[in-house]
Amino acid sequence: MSQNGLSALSSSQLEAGSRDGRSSAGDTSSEVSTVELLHLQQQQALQAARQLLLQQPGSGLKSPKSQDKQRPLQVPVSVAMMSPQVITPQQMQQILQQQVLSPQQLQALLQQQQAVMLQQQHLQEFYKKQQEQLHLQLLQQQHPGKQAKEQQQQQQQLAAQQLVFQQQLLQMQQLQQQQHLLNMQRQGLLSLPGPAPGQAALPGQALPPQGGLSPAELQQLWKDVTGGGGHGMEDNGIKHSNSTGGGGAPGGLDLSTNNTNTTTSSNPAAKASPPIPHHALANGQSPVLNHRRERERERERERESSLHEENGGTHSLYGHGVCKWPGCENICEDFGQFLKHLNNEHALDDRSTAQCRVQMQVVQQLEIQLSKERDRLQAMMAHLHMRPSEPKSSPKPLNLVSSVTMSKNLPSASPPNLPQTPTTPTAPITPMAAMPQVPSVLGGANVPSMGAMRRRHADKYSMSLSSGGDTVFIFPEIAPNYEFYKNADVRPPFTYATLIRQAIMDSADMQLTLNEIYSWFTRTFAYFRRNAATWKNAVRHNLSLHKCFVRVENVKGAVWTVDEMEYQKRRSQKITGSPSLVKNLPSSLGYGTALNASLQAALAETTLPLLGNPALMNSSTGPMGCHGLLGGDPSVLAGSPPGLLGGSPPGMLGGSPPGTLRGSPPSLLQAAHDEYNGTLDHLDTNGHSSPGYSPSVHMPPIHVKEEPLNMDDEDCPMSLVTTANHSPELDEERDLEEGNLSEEGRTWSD
DNA sequence: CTAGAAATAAACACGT
DNA sequence: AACGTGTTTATTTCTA
Repeated sequence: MSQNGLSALSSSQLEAGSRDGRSSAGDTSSEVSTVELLHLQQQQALQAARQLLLQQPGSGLKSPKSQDKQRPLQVPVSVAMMSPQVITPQQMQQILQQQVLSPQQLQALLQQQQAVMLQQQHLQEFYKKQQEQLHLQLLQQQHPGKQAKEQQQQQQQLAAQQLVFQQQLLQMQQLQQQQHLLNMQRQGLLSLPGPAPGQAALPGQALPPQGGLSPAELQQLWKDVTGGGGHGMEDNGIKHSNSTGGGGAPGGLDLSTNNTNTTTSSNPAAKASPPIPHHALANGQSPVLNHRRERERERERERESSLHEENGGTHSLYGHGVCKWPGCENICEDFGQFLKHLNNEHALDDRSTAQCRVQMQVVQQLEIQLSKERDRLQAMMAHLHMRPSEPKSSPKPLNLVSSVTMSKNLPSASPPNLPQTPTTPTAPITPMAAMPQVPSVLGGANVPSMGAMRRRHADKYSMSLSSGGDTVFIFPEIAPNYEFYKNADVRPPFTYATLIRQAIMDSADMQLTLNEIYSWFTRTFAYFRRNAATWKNAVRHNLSLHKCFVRVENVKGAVWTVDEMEYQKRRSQKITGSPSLVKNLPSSLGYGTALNASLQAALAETTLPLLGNPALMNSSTGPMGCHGLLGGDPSVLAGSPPGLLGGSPPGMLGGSPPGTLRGSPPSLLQAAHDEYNGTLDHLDTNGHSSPGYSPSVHMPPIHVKEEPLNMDDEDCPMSLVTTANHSPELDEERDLEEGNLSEEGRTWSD
């Protein structure tokens, strides 16, 4: 955009005078250098990656014979899969080109990864013990009634710490699960036992997402690969990624791929196997739950190990009678059939190779994320004086005992070490780290850079924001998504109008000043912590433009309110306007509340491990069967290439019409909900809102939460980068400040 | 191909 | 003069 902006500026400003231009122009110019640099970097990375792909067999079209020559028979696939996290595309390319990876190297990598896993397990155990200890202590203290309040306080603090830690662990668990999945995938592809090379990136190393392909890129890749040939899309992909700037990557990994696994594993057929406990755990959970989860995890682990062992009859690419090859899902009666299928359909050809490559990217991204989370955990533990961290050595050592005692003595004081909490240098990785992949569905949409348009499409998919800390949307249970947007630098898939309305509705008195609206945006979405000039202008623009926003003069100035009537009117227009949508409505409506309820439930359950990744949910996960209902549009949910980033192609970039429900994935949160809700209101959920069946309900959805805690900022160490750089926001709220770190300050607006 | 929606930019006007 | 608010207009991008 900056480009556009520049041009525009030059032309218009020349005559119009620069009076106004100052403010905006100033902002831009100040960041240009940095931004440009970043941009360049990103572009380079992306290009390299792209080249890589193009050069490879995958895109045989473009790569003539020379390529074929180079391509040794079996090598490509294996190499591609094994190549470690070589983070830089260049490196990757090297590897790919050389196609060399000595067995020793592989071995080393594998071992490394295993070590990591082990460590994680230890951590788990460690945590368990810690919990037990805590419990014990509590009991002890309870008996001697004389325990002073002081102790209680300490206990509380301790508990609080534990909670945090617990959450972190949960995250780790999730990551582990992801890793397991990845490993399985890798194994399948590699047909090699043992975990793959997970080079746990070191904290510092955490190459910004740039290293890997951006989600958009990945999606594109899948599209190209699965689709048989890249079409025009490629342009889009490129463009987007460029504009997005690798930074976009932060947004995330697109785990859509995992869907494949997850999906399959959680298939109905898979009942037998303990479904991975995906649930959003974002919130603190009871120890009980944790234990349960632990157990499940263990079982999962066992299952996996057994898989390894029996390698004979099993195949990582085969499960529950279905081929797990990304995007496949072909049903195979038996193993033999599967093998046949595998050999026929997924033989070593351009396509398969390309798919492998893509998978590799996905894995890479996940690993990066994992390492980030791990680092964060370590930092946290270090802070809490449970040193297991740094040295990956044995976790159990320091038990809580030490930690507990410590805390007892020094309640909140964290003396020696880092007084810094999570938000420390090391720890605070990217926001994405916290919960990346989410939006695969949104996919393209998320990537910051995606141009303006995308979000609106995403809108249709209606993501759920749900509530979290301050704002409580209609579906509190979907919190994960909310959390996601709050921490991840991902563009929310809602239109400005929707968001503004949500902001206002969220307020106690249904009215907000412009500044408060701004605050809500920054507080609620990491994405809006940067480029303030841009989105704030958009907000103002929307406020003025839409009749549904009414300005009310106030003593202290003016506040904005929502004319629900207008809002609904607009919505319904949109909806009615789109035949396709109307078509779909019936089905969804048919389910009425029930549907919503189930949706919610499904959502809650489906919220994947990945931190409630809507995308995942969307994909296949059973529960979401609803998708079908909602999205009548095949292109979106579509059966999309099963599980892959699946359906991504259409879903992500392709869009859907503005008011349509389309692929609306399961998630819905009020905003989303409203998005297409104009007419669906009655559908509404919680019973709260939607009073009656009249679409034009003036009543705003009910908020479950009455008071916003601003605190939440604390719990989310995100990175929001830019904030720091771009001054404007600083004053907004300290919220913003936390960010920094991570990503570069690039602006998506360029 | 067109219309409409949404996002962006930017020019202006006003008030503090 | 510098900002923050509000309004408008123009462009661009996309989809039905």
